[in-house]
Formats: sequence, C-alpha cells, structure tokens
Amino acid sequence: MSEKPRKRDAIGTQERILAAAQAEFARKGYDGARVDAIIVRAKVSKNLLYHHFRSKEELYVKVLERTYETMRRRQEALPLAGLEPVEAMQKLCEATFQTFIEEPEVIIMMNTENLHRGRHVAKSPIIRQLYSRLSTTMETILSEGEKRGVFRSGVDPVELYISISALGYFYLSNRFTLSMIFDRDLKAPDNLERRRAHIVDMTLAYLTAGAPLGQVIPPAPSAEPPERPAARSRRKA
Amino acid sequence: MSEKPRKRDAIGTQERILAAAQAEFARKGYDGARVDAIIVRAKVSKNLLYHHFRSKEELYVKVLERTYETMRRRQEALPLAGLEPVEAMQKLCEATFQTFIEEPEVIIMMNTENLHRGRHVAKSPIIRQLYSRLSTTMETILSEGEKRGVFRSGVDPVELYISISALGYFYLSNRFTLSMIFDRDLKAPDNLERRRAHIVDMTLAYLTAGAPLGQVIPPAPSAEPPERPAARSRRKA
Amino acid sequence: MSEKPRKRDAIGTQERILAAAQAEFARKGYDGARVDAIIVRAKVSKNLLYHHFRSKEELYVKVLERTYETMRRRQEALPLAGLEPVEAMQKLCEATFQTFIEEPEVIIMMNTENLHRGRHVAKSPIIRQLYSRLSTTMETILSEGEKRGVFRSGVDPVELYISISALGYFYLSNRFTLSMIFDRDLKAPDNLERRRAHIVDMTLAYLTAGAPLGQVIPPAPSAEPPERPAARSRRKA
Amino acid sequence: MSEKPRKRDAIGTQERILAAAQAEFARKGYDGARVDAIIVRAKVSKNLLYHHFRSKEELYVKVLERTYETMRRRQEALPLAGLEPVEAMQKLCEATFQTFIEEPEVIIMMNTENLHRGRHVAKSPIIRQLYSRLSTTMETILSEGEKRGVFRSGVDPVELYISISALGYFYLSNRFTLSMIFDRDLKAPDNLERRRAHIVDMTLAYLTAGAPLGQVIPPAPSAEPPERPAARSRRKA
DNA sequence: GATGAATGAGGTTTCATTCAT
DNA sequence: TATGAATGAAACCTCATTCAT
Repeated sequence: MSEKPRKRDAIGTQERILAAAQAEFARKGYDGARVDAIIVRAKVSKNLLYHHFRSKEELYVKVLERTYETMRRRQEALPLAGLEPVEAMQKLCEATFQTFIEEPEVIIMMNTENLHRGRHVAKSPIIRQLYSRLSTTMETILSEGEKRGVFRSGVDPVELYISISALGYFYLSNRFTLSMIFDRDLKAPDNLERRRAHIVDMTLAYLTAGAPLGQVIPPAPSAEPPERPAARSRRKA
Repeated sequence: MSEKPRKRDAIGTQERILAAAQAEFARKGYDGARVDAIIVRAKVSKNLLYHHFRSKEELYVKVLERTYETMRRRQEALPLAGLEPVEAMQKLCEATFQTFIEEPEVIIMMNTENLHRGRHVAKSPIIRQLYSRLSTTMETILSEGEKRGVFRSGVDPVELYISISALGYFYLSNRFTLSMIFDRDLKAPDNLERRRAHIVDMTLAYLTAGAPLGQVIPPAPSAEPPERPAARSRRKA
Repeated sequence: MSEKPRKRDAIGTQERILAAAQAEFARKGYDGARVDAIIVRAKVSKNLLYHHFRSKEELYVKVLERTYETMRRRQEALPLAGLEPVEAMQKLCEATFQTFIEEPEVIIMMNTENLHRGRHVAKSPIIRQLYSRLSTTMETILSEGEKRGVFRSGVDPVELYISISALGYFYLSNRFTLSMIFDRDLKAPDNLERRRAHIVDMTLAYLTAGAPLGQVIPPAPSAEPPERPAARSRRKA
Repeated sequence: MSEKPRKRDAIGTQERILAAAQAEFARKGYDGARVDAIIVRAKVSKNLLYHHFRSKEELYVKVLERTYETMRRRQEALPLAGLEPVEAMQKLCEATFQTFIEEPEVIIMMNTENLHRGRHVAKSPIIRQLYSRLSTTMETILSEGEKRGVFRSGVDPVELYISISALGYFYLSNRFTLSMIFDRDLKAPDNLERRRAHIVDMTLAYLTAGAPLGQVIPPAPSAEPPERPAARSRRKA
C-alpha cells in the first residue's frame, strides 16, 4: 500500500490497477466509473491498463471476482468450530455485518452487478464457489441447534442466509436515503452497534421461537466484534 | 393511460416523459440511462424533454420523487385500522414486500440514489414526508401490541422498519447474484410465497419473543396478498 | 462546391461529409482514411458526422454506393443507340477508360473493397443493379456485330467486359509502379491517348478476328473522346 | 521451410518475420496490417522484429522487394528460347496469369503500393531491374514475329506488357466485386481456364491482326499450363 | 410548440514503438 | 538475446445539451 511502484513489475502494476479500479467502481458503479479516473489513481498510462486488461468490462469482472473472493476468504476465516449453536449463529451474524462494514465495495459491486442483471457473474465460474463452504457451515450450526433443542426445525438455510445478509446489507447500502428519512446517522458507531445487536436479536428470536427448549435469553454481544474497537452493549436482558 | 397523446396536452406529455424516464432509469440506473432512449420511449422530441425538465438530473429527481410518492401512497392505502397488532404487523410486512414486487423501479431508483450518496433526496423536501405517516402507523401497532402483552417492549420502530424492508428488498434487489449462488430462481411464485411467509415469521418471532404473553402462534398468511392470487400457508405451528 | 455551407441544412451537410469522405477514402483507402481528416475537410464536428452516419464503416459503404452509382449513371448516359457495332464498341471502350480517368475515386474504392474481399458490396443491394443495363448494351452490340458479320460469334460478354475494364483500370490503378518500371509517365496526355487507342485496337482486333467479313480496318478514334480535347490518331492502316 | 527455428539463426528468424509480414500485408494492406499480428504469426518477440527491421514501413519495403523479386524470378525461369513467336507469346501470357494466381500477395502488395502512390518503390533500386530482362524477352518475341510476318509491326512492347498483365491482374484483383456483379465465381477452375484462353486469344488477335501473313489460327493452349491440369481449346477456326 | 441538426467535452480503445529486466 | 511491460499519440465513438428552422 505504501510501497512506491516499481518499474516493470507486472504483478504490482496489475495490483495497483485493480485496487484503483475497485475504488472507482465501488464509488461510481460500472457506468459511472471512468477509466481515466482509474489510471490516475493507479498512476499508469491508459494504454498500460489496456495492456493488462482488455477492456473496462474485463477489468470490472476481475474486480467483481476479487470482491467475491474477499467475501469467501472472510467466511472461511470465521472460527466457529466448537462453539455452541447459539453462539456460533451470533458470531456468524456479526461477522456478516462486519464484512459489509469493513469492505464497503462489496455492497456497491453487488448492487452494480444486480443492476446489470447478473450478466457477469453468470459467466464467471469463480463465484458459484462462494456458497459451498458457507452452506456447510450454516447447515452444521442449524442441525446442531435443532439436535440440542435450542433451534426450531424446518429452517431453510438459504432463506436464513439471505435474511442475515439482508439485515446488514440493506441497512448499509441504503443508509443515505434511510438516514434522510429517519434523520439518524446510520453510520454512527452507536447506531452500528445497535444494528449489530438487532440483527443478532432477530435471527436468534426467529431460530429459537417454538424450539423445544423455548425462547433463549439473547446473549450479550460477543466481546470483540472482529477487527473493531470494543463495542458496548446497550441491550437489556 | 390509454388516451392517445394530444397536442397541447402538457400534462399528458409530461406524464409520458416521466413514465419513459422511470422505465429507463429503473433499467439502467442514472449513469447508464440515456436521454435519447427516454425520448424514443416517450415519443417526444429532445427539445420538448428539455422544455419540461431542465436536465437529465432534474428529470431523475422528478422520477425519484414519484417513486417515493408511490411508496407513500401504497402505505397510506393500507387498511390496518382496527386490526389486532399481530395481524396488522403481518399485513404491514406483506404489503411492504408486495410493493417491492409490484413496483420494481423502487429498488433500482433507491439503489441508484444511494450509489450517489443520497445527493438528490437531500435536496428534495417531498421525500422527508415519507416516514411521517409510516412512523405513526408503526408506533401505533407497536404500542398496542405492547399494551396487549403480545409484543415485547423497547422495540425501536426505525430498526424494525428497516429490517422489514431489508428482508424483502435485498431478496429482490440482489436476486440475480443470489439466484446464481443458490441455484434457485428467487422470482418463481413459490419462492416468493415462501419468502413472504419467512419475512412475517422473522418479524413476529422477533416481536413476540420475550413478550409477556409469550410466543404467539404465527398466524396464517393474510387471505389475499395485495393483487396476487391466494397464498397458502406452509407454516407449522 | 463553391457554395458556403448553410446552417441547419441536413442534406447539404450530408453531401459535404460524403464528398469529404470520398476524397479521403479515395486517397487513403479504408484503413488509411481518418475520420478526423474527413471532418476537417467537410468543416463539421465529429459528432455531427456520427449524427448522420453511424460509423466510419457506414460512411464508407455510402461512399461506395455513390461510386457505383456514378458508374451506372455514366454508362446509362452513353449514346450508343443507332451506331454501327464497331463504332458502338469503340465508344464503349473509350467511355470506360474515360470514366476511370475522370472519376479516379472509382479505382481506389474498388481496390479497397476488394482488399476487404467484397464484404460491403455483398450487403448492398444497390450494387447488383450496375450490370443489368450494361449487360443489355453489351449483348446488343455483340449480337448486332455478329449478325452483320463483322464480329466473331461465341464471345462471352462477361469476359469481354472484364477485359475492356481491365485494360484501362489496371493501367491507371497501377500507374505509379508501372511508371517506375517503364520510366514513362502514364498520366501524360499523349500516353493516355495512346492507351485509349490501344484499348480500342485490342478489343476490336479480338472481336473481328475470324469474323466472316474478315479483319476490319480499325477506325480512327472517335473525333471527340468524351469531355477531352481532340485526340489525334497515331495508327497506321 | 520445414526447419524448426533455431536460436541464433538470424536468417531463419528474418525469414520467418518476412513470411509473416508478407502474409499480413497481403491480407490487409499496409494500413490494415498489424505489427502485433506479424509477431504472433512469426512467433517472435516485438523487440526482435524491431531489431531486424527498423519500422513497420521498412518491413513493408522489404516485403515489397521480395514480391518484385518473386516476379522477376518467375519471369527469368520462363523457357521461351527457341520457341516460335506465337507460341512464345502464348506461354508468356499464360505464365503471367499463372503468376498472379499462384502468388496472390503480388496483387495486394502492388495495389497497396499504388494506393501509396508508389512512395516506396521510388526509393528502392531493386525494383527498376524487373523490366530489364522482361523487356528483352518481349522485344525478341515481337521482332521475331514481325520478321516472320506473323505479327503486325509497330507494336509498343510496354503497352502490350501492360495489357497482358492487366487482363489477368484485374480479373483476379477485382474478383470479389466482379463476382458479385456478374454472379459468377471467378476463382472456379473452369472460369480460370476460360480466362486464360481469353487472355491468349485477345493478345494474339491483337498481334496478328493486319500482319502480313494474315490472321493465324490461334494455337491450342500450351499442353501444360504451369502446375495445372491440361486445358482444352474452345476456340473455333 | 416541435423537429432534429449541431456541438463541446470527454469516453473507450488501438497502435507503433521503446526499454527495463 | 528475448520478453513483454510501458508509452504517447491519436484513433473511433458517445453523450447531454443547445439552437436554427
């Protein structure tokens, strides 16, 4: 990041271009992004960009793949093994939200891709892999919770995953209009904290409602949300 | 709507332009939209468009306001008065989801506006009004539920509203990438039905968890989701 | 040509662009031609060119069609009716050569089109028409000559037409390299004159060889080659 | 030709580059040719190409010289000595046509060079040589024919050479547009055969017309046109 | 009021060529 | 020597907007 660009360093150059492209696409979307802005940011000449990437679209696809790769990496890095189902689910919710907070390009890249009706993901084989590992994780937690009687049965893991993502993603992706409507700065640390708790709350309430062992007391938030300064609970028991 | 365009019919012309613009913006976003495509769709001359709207941006803002107006209208049309809190909340969830299904431009307009960091909503006074009425509705239902002991207390209506929206909005807005990842056609009628129920389920589970009267049995879906054929329950007690 | 461009004169503008494009394409071929050079010559802005013609290629096709149209017009303008076969054939040869001299863009446009393997002519319906009229003319002359016993029989009109064209076209199209090789300025008036006579000579020698009435004495060149100062005969009887 | 490229084999490398360049220039002309396409075809690095040839233009000139050299070689290889004038002339016509058929790059290289108004030939001393030998051949045949009374006198050898070339060159160089216009595949073997005979026919008709011994019976085509199956006469006496 | 010709600025892409490694 | 990264210049094309008719 702080290394000065070396000459004739193809990999480094490509990295710089990709980083610049990611920043630009994540600020402006595909159509709003400007190749000129990317080359300025990457400190390369226009032709060099086209030497490494055939077109704006190819560059965009590469950035998109990187975005999915980022998400996959974070999901795989989640240490859930050995946790109780409730705690594991809580950590999963928090980590999902945290990813959207810390990798804001994810949201715009996905919005952009969906604006284009998934045209590019459809072609990229890399992306399908994303869910394979996640799916296993999710199913393990759910079946363990069910076995122990703390989760209801019959939960559709896909619906649940979509919901967990939705609760954090939408909050962040639409924060500008929502902030206007509700006159509340959704990015303020306190509000992020509250949202994090709310997401966990809704998810666990859903999973434990009607479970054999009945409603669990929602746990306190995990002591340290990943990679962020300590958060304080505002939750009542 | 079916009247043929008359000359000197400024309102009709403006309407046609707005409708065309909405269609174009809702397909391509702001940057992807083309003024030329709008005039072709609206069957007007370029000059006429610029006569009625000063610029692409102003036209976009007008469409954006229309979008919010649509949402406001639908919210006001919701007949919730006199319903029990649980049923009212259920209907509110379903109606919210239904709006996103039936007015798909809402999603892209809002994504686009948030891509632009809410630059335009900020300037438009019309938009702030959206929540005023909704807020009252929501608070009425929540306090009534609390009073009757069927909802927990201390629910933040803003968080809840965001969540209810999120659960439907994200599902639809990201359906292209999600469909790829999960290999499931999220727009298929059956899947929409399941999603509708899931949203109600999560919302009510959250509200009733820890409520004095304990977990309520989630009600069957409302007999007729707005403008759609009857839906059947797939839920277990 | 000497009119100054009027504003908002679509036809005039298109004409100016086409004329400029013809000049540029006829100087440089398709790949060597520069859109920038065309707009400078036509005194229009780049965007205006693209307003009237969708692309460089479409512009090229339009010029190509014009070229064929020019040839067709000249062929139809040929007053051959009522002439003796020998004289008619002589005039046809001379007129063909004269066309290549006076419309030099014809040669480069056709060379260019053939360099591109006829990709554009293939798509243009206009061009096939070229031969229909010519074919009739040619067959009339040939059969009349045969009937009168001055031309041999069994002449293939297509081969003959190709030959008549070839004798003038190649001389002009390859005049730069030929001039080098032979150290003779092929465009000099005297040399053009000699060539014109040679073409007539070869053609008539071919047609009259073995004809019933035997070898005719080649006639003196027509008094006035179309639009050119009088030519003198250098031929021996 | 079938040797695999060795390192340090400058000649082989140069040859490969030239062959690739010839193929590329002969397909696309000078402006349409791409240096990148040449290096890919030649399987050399960009630097190597520029090491051996200073520029695209120099490379083009080298290819052009090769093209002329090819023609010169073929002309010198023609075994005309000892033949009767009529037969010699027939063989010369056929060989000329055959060269254009078998070395198709000749046509595009010359068209290209003439498109550029002979700029490069002008500088190259090699090219002037082309005609020196040809000239002798031609004059020998003509004077012998004249002496024997089978050819007319006063024939301009330059005009005649241009005509003989023209009759074959134009037929092939413009075959795409001509094929369209006449709806006849000019490259089909039968049509090539007819053309070959037609060229001989026209040439001999011209030379023998008005010769002291009168019109000769055009001879049957030479038994074996170079590298092609026997051709049959279609001519009537 | 309606048409579409005209424009300036800027978009993406290409090409021959050079040069560090 | 061989590779392919790097470059400057310029290519074709697009877009929102204005303005004569």
